[in-house]
Amino acid sequence: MHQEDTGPLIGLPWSGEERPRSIADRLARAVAQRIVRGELEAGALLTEAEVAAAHGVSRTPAREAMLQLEGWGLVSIAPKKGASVTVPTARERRELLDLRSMLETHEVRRVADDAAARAALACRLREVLARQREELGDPAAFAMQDYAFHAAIMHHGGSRAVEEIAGVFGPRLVRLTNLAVASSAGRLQTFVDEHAALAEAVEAGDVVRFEALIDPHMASGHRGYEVAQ
Amino acid sequence: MHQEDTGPLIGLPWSGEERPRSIADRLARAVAQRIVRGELEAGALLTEAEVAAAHGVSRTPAREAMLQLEGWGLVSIAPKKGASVTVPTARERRELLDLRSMLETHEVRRVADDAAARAALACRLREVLARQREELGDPAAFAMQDYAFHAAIMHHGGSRAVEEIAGVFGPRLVRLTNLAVASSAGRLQTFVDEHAALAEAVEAGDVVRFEALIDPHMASGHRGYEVAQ
DNA sequence: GCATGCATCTATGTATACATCATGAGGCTA
DNA sequence: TAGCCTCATGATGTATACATAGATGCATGC
Repeated sequence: MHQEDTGPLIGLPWSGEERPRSIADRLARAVAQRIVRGELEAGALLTEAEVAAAHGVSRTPAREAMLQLEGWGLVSIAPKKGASVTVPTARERRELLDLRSMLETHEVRRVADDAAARAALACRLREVLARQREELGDPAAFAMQDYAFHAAIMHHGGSRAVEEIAGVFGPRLVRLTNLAVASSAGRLQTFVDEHAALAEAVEAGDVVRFEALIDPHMASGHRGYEVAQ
Repeated sequence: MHQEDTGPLIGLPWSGEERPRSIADRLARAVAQRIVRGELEAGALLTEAEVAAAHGVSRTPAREAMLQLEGWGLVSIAPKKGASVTVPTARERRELLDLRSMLETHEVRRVADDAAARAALACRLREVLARQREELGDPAAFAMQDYAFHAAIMHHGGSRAVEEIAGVFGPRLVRLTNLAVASSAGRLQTFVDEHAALAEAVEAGDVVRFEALIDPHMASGHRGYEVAQ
């Protein structure tokens, strides 16, 4: 009926109502989650045989899963050598957050002249915000709602192209968000407050204020953890 | 030494110096080119066995190639049913062109305050423009240089995230550009003129003018051919 | 002691065989 | 004749076997 739970999570291959369509799909989602949660550390080597054996299947779907993971930027495949979990770099963090900010600002600008659309988006953001407040005690769940907040803005226009972008960059953004949340245990309330301010700017249709808020929000949230150069 | 020919074509899997790393890669590029050039018409059914047989290889790399083609949005795979060449829709056209305009505008805004960067970008654009003028008689080559012009703007910042986006959307953008050029045989000089105007706006660092020029450029160029709803 | 070349090993890349599911033709029944 | 059931067919999804290229370690020669 109402798909309020799948909506905000646009871009994430897992945690969707639709069940995996194949073993390869299931493997890719499972490994992606482990990488994003940090259970598989950056730089770790993955072999098709290991992944296959760990799930009791053959190498064929495992190989497909590796290709999918490469598409999500979570592993790097060196031909004839092997695959390794990618290491988040300062550059990747900057570029991905910039890109997301650009997409969000673009959407806010698009709805700025339409009071009804602004209200609809703001309403949706407050829903996500409420869920985020409930998860202050669960870092992983909190990070998920944090991602959902930004995804809700990006995806509000319903563009399938944006949805595709989220499908490509979503997993890496969640990984970064998990890192940010894990290193800011005591400042999660700040994240919520900043989100609330962003929602207000959206509701007011104040693009300039939104732009002024979004960059510091990214900068402050993603400053407390170390990544490779 | 100077990679002036690979640079502007960022985002396209084929026509790169780097040769294919596997049979699967070679198949994906070959089929992608046939789709983009219109040799494989929209809606056509593709089977792994056909693709494999056409190139004298087994189904395994053919299957990988199909997955890659799906990632590029050139084919749509229905589980257990088959794959078909995607049909360009008015919505896809609008969304892809909007996205590219956004990325270009973002880059122009980024270099607006840096005279040296503006000059460098403008210089590069004029290089591509010169090549485009030489190809007025060859629609396919002209379309390639048209894409290269926009790619040069998008990618000027050197963002790998943008590069990834181009890698995903590039093939579909080239397909649209081919359609636009094919249906505007007598108006190609107009395209060149509009590109020249865009290059001037870039050199002047005039973001407002660039924004005012880019949307009509997209609209006029991509009006003359029909796509599905 | 150190560099070089070879053997071996591991993991990927590809080929082939089998399993599963969607589709459609054909016949049966009411 | 309309509707449904069955089965043949063809395609994908998966498993397994073989081919090939990097990597590692050791022996050999200097």
